[in-house]
Amino acid sequence: MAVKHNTEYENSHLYRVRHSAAHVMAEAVLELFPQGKVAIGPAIADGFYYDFDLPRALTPEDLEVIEQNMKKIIKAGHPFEKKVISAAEAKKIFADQPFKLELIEGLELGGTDEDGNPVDEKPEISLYRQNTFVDLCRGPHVATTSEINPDAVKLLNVSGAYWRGDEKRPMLQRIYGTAWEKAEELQEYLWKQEEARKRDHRKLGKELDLFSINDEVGQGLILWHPKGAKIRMLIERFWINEHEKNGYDFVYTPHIGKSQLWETSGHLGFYNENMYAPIDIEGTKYYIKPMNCPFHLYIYKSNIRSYRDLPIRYAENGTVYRYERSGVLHGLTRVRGFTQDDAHHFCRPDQMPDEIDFVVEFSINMLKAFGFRDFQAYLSTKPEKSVGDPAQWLAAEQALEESLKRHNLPYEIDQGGGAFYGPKIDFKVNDAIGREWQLTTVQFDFNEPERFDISFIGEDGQPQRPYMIHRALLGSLERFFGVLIEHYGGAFPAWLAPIQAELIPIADRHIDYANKVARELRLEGLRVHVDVRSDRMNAKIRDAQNEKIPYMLIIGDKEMESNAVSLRKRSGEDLGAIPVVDFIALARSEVDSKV
RNA sequence: GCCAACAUAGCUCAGAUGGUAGAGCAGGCGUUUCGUAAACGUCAGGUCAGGAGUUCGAUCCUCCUUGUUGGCUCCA
Repeated sequence: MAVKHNTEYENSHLYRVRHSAAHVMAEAVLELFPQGKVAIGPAIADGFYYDFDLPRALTPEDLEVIEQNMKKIIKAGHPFEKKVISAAEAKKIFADQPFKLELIEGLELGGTDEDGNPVDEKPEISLYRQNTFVDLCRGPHVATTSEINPDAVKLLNVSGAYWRGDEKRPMLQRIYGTAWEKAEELQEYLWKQEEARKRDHRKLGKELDLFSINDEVGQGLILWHPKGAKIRMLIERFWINEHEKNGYDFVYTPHIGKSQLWETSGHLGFYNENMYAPIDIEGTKYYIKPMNCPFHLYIYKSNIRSYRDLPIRYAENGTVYRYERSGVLHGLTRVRGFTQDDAHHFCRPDQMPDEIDFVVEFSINMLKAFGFRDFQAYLSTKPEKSVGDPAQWLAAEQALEESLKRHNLPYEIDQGGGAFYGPKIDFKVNDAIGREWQLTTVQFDFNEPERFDISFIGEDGQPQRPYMIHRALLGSLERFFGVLIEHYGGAFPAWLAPIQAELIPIADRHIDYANKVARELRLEGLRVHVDVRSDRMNAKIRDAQNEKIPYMLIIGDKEMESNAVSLRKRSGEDLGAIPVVDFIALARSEVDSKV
């Protein structure tokens, strides 16, 4: 698996610090386990890791000891010394380190580096030594361990990792750590982790009563509670409106299809390991759908299409089921049953560039509506093994790339990273605390039009093959919901909040008036709830605040007299008493502007 | 699926070298009717994830199963 490289980061001092910290950690681990075998230990996005084969499982207490050892080594200021040697020498030095021997052999052959990326020229073999630890390593490192700030290094956790990421190879223990230039940066990183924990959609999902996953129902299957379902409905409603405005036709398709369908589509061949076992119906096998496209293709095929009909855009929030290994399931973001906001475009080759532009723009507008401002695009091109005419591939790749350029989107190219059936663009969004999430995907398909033999009648009266594009903008409603929860930290903007206003009568004598106001607000299309409990106002405010309800309307004697409500926003802002009509105007404008 | 850790009331968590468990919040019932982040009292809630073993006795020890968490791998 090819790993993308970020050269700017790799040339930074921080990268060297982290890589060096990994070596120091390895030394500290070997101090504890002299017989331990070391694998690889690179710098990664926020820190570093090192993989070990050790006689026993590490405990959190071990991590503390290792961390203390590291600090001792760091403070001693050992220099990192590089030495270039021959493969034979290297093999002698690492005679009792089987993983290193394997790496050396790889280097000898000029095959792959430690990430598994192919290496063109035969690289030189170098060692780096600090104090007692010698590692086979390309470098670079800092000059001495004292360049690592002992107050800005922290070991985070231990986990299992396969040697070279291959599940058929031994399982090693991986220790993750983080390292920064300054202690404050470490604190900030840890704060951000803490913030991420607070925003965790699984935690908020429970606290805000949005969704649950039940053992008896099944892993990776989502139960949408009323409030979560309300938000989903609002998302879908908006989505449908936008699609309607943009020339999509809506379709609905079944959840299962005969095995023949999946033979034709090719899924039984190339997607089999993600599909569930078939159901036998009167001797015929049916499969639960892992994708919606074959059904959409048959809708296309149900009639003769003229070049004048194109482009055709079929949209469906289609629920699919895919087998995922139990260990990878995660809240809403990795599940076994999910609803894709799917669509398939069929267009003439000459329409293709415009169609791409259209999808790119539409995607961005959709994501922006949900408060995402920063995007990263990834363009994946033709892999070695692929179907379809290379000229078509090239045209599609160029159209994709040109569209990204036209829209001023920062993008990276993943050479050869496309599916075998076509190139694609993925969009990742950055959420409120800067994390990346993959949502949108736009994929060309040169495979299925062929397999289903779809066509349109051209100007010349001859059948031609249309281009087909799969796209999901939000990705799946489940994942998107999870990302949204984390993006907003559960404080949904008014247009998405399941309850927009909590009415808080101060005493029981205010309940009738509160109900009257509530009816008025509901007639205006606002989602409101009256807190009729006998708690004190303060308690009601606190609860509404914890529920992250955008508006709290306090109702007491003063408000009753003047047909008003006292508005408190969840930000804590107290706007005092305002006429009910003023609140309606304010709420509506905030809902409409989606803030 | 694999490695590791974890699983106690609706939620968040305590607990004992093995003698069948508690708190806060939530919930029920009373009392209170209050002006911008928690009124007071009272009651009810648990086969300590499920199963097997060791033991006079298991929620605690051992094994298995299921699930969760962090990773590996994969991806909407």
